[in-house]
Amino acid sequence: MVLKSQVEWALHCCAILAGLPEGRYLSTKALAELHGLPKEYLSKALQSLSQAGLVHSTLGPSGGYRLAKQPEELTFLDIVEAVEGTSRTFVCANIRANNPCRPKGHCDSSPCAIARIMWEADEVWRQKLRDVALSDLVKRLSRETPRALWKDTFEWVLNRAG
Amino acid sequence: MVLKSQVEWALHCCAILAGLPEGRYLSTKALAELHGLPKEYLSKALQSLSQAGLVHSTLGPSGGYRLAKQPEELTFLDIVEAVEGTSRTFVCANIRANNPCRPKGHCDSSPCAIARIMWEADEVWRQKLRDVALSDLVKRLSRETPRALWKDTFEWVLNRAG
DNA sequence: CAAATATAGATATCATATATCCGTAATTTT
DNA sequence: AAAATTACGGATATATGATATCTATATTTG
Repeated sequence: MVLKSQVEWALHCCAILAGLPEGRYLSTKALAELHGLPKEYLSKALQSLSQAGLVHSTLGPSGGYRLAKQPEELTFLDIVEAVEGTSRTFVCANIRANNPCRPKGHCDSSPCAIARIMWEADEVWRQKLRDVALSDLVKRLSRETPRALWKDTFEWVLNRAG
Repeated sequence: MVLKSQVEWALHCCAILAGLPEGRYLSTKALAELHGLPKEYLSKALQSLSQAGLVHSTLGPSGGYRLAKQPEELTFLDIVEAVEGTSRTFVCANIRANNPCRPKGHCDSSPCAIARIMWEADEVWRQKLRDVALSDLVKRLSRETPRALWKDTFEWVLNRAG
């Protein structure tokens, strides 16, 4: 059970978009070059973010993406779920229903304890991701990235932003 | 990102084995019939449990599996990891290294904030699973299962246990 | 009008999950 | 001693999803 690589891509892209000045857009092409990713496939991840309403897109030359909300309003979970989907990581096939000892026509009123426990673990995972805002990520990244590199990167970005 | 169905199978099987009297064994065949699962494939899950040291197996007619520890000593995480593996659900490809602004030969001293945050979420998920013992599961299952069905099931099991 | 862009759909490739089959060694039952 | 039953490992097959590319279309900029 491994998360799609698109999750990592989307998080990095959002961190970059968070540093983009109001009203400017960054293209898929620029984001792909910056992270060394396949442009066409990265595009799918960005479309997921767009459909989830996390980013706003615009067409034409000088088009691309910008955040649709403030970095404080965007959580890790928003981004992860936009790409990975919102369904739970544990799927209950309700195999207890196959028990040959069961009376015919017996119907379960609620999911069994196994599913509930697995879903609770799923929920703490989501809650942990919900507790981190994109703005928190940007702070941490700016702190751990060498000053010069951080500055050069956003210069590079600004040169390509429409 | 979905957990293998084997995870659910392994949890149900362990719950059954927890109700088995000291020194008795239950075969793959019986466990497969009880849960309506493909015998050969379920066997792979049970082998994973065996290799992880969670269950003990014995050969020959009247052979099969029993728990290798007390239900209080076995956690959800033990069982999940035996089947699903212990590696993290987020794999960091370190795409920041592809940044064209990077000075040549630059080497990262530690994983970036994105990986650390994702791994923290992974850890709370694991911790939640670690907090539930197999004995807790059995208690909850016995409480939510109709008395008669519970009784019939273990009668059925005892009839097939070696 | 020409170039650049996001978007959607179709397709191809690869890895993994799911599933089955077989042979072997060990053990119990007959 | 023979036969039946079992766990186990390896090989193989199939289905599903992740990864990746390509094309066509509509939109916007210059």
